[in-house]
Amino acid sequence: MMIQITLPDGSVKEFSKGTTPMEVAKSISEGLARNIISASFNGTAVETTTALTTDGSLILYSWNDKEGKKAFWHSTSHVMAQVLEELWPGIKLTLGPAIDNGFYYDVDFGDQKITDADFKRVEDRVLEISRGKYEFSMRSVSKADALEIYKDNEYKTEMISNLEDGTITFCDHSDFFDLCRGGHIPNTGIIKAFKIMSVAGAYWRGDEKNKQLTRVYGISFPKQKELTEYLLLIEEAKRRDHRKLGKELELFAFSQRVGQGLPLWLPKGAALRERLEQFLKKAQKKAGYEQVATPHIGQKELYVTSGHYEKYGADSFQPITTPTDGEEFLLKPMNCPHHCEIYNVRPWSYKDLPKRYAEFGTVYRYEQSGELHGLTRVRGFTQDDAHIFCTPEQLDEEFKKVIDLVLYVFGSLGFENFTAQISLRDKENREKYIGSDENWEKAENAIINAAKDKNLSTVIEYGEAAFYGPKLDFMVKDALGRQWQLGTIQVDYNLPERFDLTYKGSDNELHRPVMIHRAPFGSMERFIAILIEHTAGNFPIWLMPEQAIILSLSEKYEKYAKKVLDLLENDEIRAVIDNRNETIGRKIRDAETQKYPFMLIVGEEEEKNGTISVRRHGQEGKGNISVTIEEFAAMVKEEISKTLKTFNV
RNA sequence: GCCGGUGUAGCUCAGGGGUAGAGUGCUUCCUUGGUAAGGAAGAGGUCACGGGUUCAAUUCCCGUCAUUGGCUCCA
Repeated sequence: MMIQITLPDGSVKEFSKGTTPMEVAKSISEGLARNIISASFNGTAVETTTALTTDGSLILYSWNDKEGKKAFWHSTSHVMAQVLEELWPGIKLTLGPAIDNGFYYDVDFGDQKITDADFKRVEDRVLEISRGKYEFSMRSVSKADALEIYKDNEYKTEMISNLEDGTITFCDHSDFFDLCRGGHIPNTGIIKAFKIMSVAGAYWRGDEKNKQLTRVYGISFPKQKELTEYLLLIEEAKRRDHRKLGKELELFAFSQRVGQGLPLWLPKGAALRERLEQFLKKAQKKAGYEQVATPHIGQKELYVTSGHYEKYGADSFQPITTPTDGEEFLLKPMNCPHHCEIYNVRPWSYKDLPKRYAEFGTVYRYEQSGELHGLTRVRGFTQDDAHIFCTPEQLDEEFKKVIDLVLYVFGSLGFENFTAQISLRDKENREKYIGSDENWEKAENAIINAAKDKNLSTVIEYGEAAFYGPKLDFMVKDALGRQWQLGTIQVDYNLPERFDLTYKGSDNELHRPVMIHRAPFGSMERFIAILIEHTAGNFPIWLMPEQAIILSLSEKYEKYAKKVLDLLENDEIRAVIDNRNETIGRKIRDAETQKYPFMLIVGEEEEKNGTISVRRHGQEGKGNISVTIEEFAAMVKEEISKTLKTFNV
């Protein structure tokens, strides 16, 4: 079977079936590839060919290309918009872009409403229209005409007003048209599967002060099977959800009586946390940090001095009422002011710097209820915080050292797919920030240079900086692809100013130190949440709350099991015994679901030989080994040394 | 905080205007086992909470709380 493509000069080229559209495009000269005006296809190739640009020329993309999917999904959003207008007359359409997984359309439903119960008929109607194989075609419209056409739609009017006359295009299909920049599939016929995923509120232009629109999320595919697979993939990802695994593995819990967003750490979760803390403390000690400890509350005055009180307002703080007069305390939402006061306890010489104060500090922030999310967004959490006070000359080097530490932490825990995000000021909106332009620029340059020096692949986000300084954030995705900030490093010239921090320089004058805020985990809660989702609960052995479970074959071997446990404890292997009156099959099954890395089976034979039968998690019954406890301990130690490297400064 | 969804046994969930079910877990008894579920009996629920409609509400309506998918926010 051949694919025929008509080129702009009228000539027709043929390609054999199986040639991907990208290969076709590349085999034609580079210039021509972007200017193909029409194409006819045979067989399945049609289903994988996409994308119509604004000028009406066809660019060939396969379904597997990001751009191809975008065109496909964006086109589906047009059909969905058509159906929404049909079923809810009088609604106002705004924007309907493709996103990473599917697309959405923001709609002003006015007094009308769409709920889950409506999804089915929207889906059916979209597919019905799709089967009509309506072509998508672009046309130019003058600004005046466009404004007239959309005179009742203030959103489209606003968009059109921001466009230059002559650049305004509409896209037609069937009897529907929409203001559109382009990027479509040839016709609706290749949309074979479509589903509305959810509806949500979304503010016009992303601004809370604007009207809230209804955002309808959808996804579509060229084959029904792909939709089914996609939905399965989501189900699969949900199995790794830290909230689900946290409950199943008994790591943490929430209690309505304690309060929302206030996690309770169960014994196993607390053990995991403790391992992580010890791991970081060890590395930090090597890197010259000193542990400090500060109270959970501070006087309001402290946060007025730091500037946080003014910036975030009284509502973001959780107050403590005291019976005494004149004293107003707040639960601390960050540790920096306390650490500044530690620095301020005595005068310092440049020879003493840098000072690096570390603390696993628990902080409380009154997050809005709708923002709370499992362990990733809570109201009380523990930061692996530290503040480095150094001379301006030391800043670059100190910053790089912190990057090394973060990379060590991420590397040890298998986080490879992170994004290093440099968060800078929004230069249009300077009143959001405190501090002089000069200091901001110094700080921003220090971060950019350090990231470059360490060869981090970075993205720069303007307007994402903290109000007192720019940041380098390490972003990692959860099981469902939502991005979270874990590690963070921030440069701050402002708090040293506000707290009047000084050191004596070699010139015998007082100077202002620079401050680095940093937290490699970010917060214990969020880090563990993401770790759970990445490992599906199968943590590295060194981190496992319980590394092995001893399964006695029957009650007769209880004594031997206890002896094995004692020996393992001597070797610092964390183990528990399952002595329940259950069959060995049942015990293995339960141990597998609880994700114990090692199952140690003891029965008559083992007791006689002084051995254990070792079964690994996720491994079939075959291939188990019978070893002595010393051999097992050596095996575990070797495996730990492979995954847990020491931090070298 | 805002827009949707959800809330039934410890857990996972079914049901439905006439005060409740399954599987699993739990307790007890039997069974004493060889690499992913041995058998039996029993206990467990103000159907999130507060109003309203109704002869009657766990079921329908409204509100609150919690939770969930988004938006906004994130020191």
